[in-house]
Amino acid sequence: MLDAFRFKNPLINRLKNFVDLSNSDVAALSDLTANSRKVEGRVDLEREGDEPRGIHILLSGIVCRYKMLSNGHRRIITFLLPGELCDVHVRVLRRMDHDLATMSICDISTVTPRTIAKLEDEHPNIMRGLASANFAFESILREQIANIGGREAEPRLGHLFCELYYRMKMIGLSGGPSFHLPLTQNDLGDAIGITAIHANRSLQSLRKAGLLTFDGRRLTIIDLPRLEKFSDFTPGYLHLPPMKNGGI
Amino acid sequence: MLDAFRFKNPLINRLKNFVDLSNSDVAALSDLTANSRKVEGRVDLEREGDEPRGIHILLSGIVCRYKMLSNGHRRIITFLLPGELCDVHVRVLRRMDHDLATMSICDISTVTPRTIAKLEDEHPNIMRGLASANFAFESILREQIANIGGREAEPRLGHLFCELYYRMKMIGLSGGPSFHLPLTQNDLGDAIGITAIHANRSLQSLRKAGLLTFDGRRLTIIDLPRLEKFSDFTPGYLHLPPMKNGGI
DNA sequence: CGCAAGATTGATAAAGATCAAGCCGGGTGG
DNA sequence: CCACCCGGCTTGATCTTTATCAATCTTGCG
Repeated sequence: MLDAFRFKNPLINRLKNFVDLSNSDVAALSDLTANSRKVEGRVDLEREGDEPRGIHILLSGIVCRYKMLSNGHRRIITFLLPGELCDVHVRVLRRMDHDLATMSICDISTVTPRTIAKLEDEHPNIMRGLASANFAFESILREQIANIGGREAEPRLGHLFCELYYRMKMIGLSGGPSFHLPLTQNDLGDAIGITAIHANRSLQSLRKAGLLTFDGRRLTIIDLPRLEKFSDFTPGYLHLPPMKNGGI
Repeated sequence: MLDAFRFKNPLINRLKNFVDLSNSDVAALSDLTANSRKVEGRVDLEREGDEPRGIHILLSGIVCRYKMLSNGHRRIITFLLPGELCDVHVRVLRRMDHDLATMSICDISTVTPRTIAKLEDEHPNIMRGLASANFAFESILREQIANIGGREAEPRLGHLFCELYYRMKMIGLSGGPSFHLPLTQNDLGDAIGITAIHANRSLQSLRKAGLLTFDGRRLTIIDLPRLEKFSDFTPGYLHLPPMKNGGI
C-alpha cells in the first residue's frame, strides 16, 4: 500500500516525511494530482518576468529552475525531483524571477493558487507539510551556494552527484548505486558554474579516480564513501527523515 | 505612527509589506520583540550541527549565515538585515545545517518555537506574513546562486552591493546613496566566493570606474544606474512591495 | 548515408589564487 | 605621550584553475 503510493504519488510520499496525513488529506492530494499531463523534455513551464501560470506538481521526470544572465550564460539554480516543486510561493510573488523547464519527459499536474488556498482551510496538515518540505528544500539552495562558491570544479561536480543520489534514493528512484540522470555535460556545467568543456574534464577525472561512471544518461556511483569524502559531502543538510537515514 | 514603527520594529514593518496586520497582530508582534538583547559583533548565534536554540528576530545590525568547508574556507551564504531572519524553520529541521553569526553589534530577540506555534492559532495573518517574507527571501538565495556561478568578480561584487542597497533602502536604513555596511573585504570575498585579495582588487576597480566608494564601513553608491548595468542587476527578484517601487 | 547533438582533445588565454611584503590607523600598555 | 602591535588594506610577482577557441570523434537517427 505504502509502496504503491511511493511510486504512484511522490507528493504524498514526500509530505509523509513531515506530517501525518489523514485519509481525507491523502484523498485531497490524490485529487490534486489526478489530472496530470505529459510534458516533453526541454520545455519551458514558466518564463522569467511572466505571471506564473499556476502551481506545478512534478510527478515524474526532472525539472530545473534557471536564469539567463546578460553575458549569455544560463545558470541552473536547482533541479527538482518528483514530488517536489509545488511552487506554493506563486501566491505571493507576482512575477516569475526565473525560468522553469523540464529536463526530460515529465508528468506534471498544474493547479491554481485557489485550489491551494482551499487546502489551507480544509487541510491544514497538508499546508504544514508543504511548508516543511519547502524549508527542507531551502537548505539545498544554501548548500548550493557554498558548493559553487567554495569548492573546485571536481569536488563541486562530485558534490552535485552525491546530492542527486541521496535525493533520488529518498524517493525510491535509485535502487542500487546507479540511476537514470537525463542531463548533458552542458547541463552539469550550467548547474555548478563551469563550462561544458571543464565539466567534461572534471567528469573524466572522477571516472579515472574510479569514483563513478556517467554514460548514456545513467550515473553509477562506484565508491560512494570515497566520493563523499573527495567532494566534502555530508548529507546532513538534506534533513533526511530519521527513519530512512539508516537505510541508505 | 507608521514611521515610528518603521524604526522601532522592523519586523512589523516588513510583514506589512505582505499582509494587513490587525491591532492585535501588531501587539503580538511587539510582544515578540519586547525583550531583545544586544549582541556584540562577530558572535555565533547558532552552530552547525547543534539543535537550534530558538528563533532569532533581528531588530538591528547585520547577521550572516555561513558554512565552513573542509578546505578551510568560510562561505557566507547570505546576509540578514533588520526585520528578517525569524528562522521559522527551526520548528521543522532538527539540526542547524549552517552557522549563524552577527557581523556587527545587533539587537536580537530570541523566542521559542512554542511561541511561534501559538501565533499559528491566534494570529494566522502573522504566519502568512512570515511565510510570504520567507518566499521572498528564497528568491535572494536563487539570485545568489546565479550571481556566484555566472558572473565575474567585479560585477559579482557590484551585484552584491546593489542588492544590499535596495534591501537597506526598503527598510529605511539607506536614506541617500550611502549606508553603513560593517563588513571587511574578507567578508565580502567570503560572500561572493573570491579571496580577500581579489575582493580588494575588484573593489578598487569599481572605485576607479567611479561607481562607488567603500571606506570605513560605509558604502556610497555614486552612480546606481551604471552600477546596476555593469553588474547585470535588476531588482525584480527582490519582489519589492509595489507601492515603494517608485520611490527608489 | 549523412546529419546533428553531444562528447572529447589540444593549445592558448584570462581570471583568480597564492605567496610575500609593506602600509596604515586605531588601541593598548609602559 | 609614545612605541608597538595587530587587524585590515594594498601591492607586486607568480602559479593554478578555468575559459576560450578550434578541431575531431562518436552515435543515434531520419
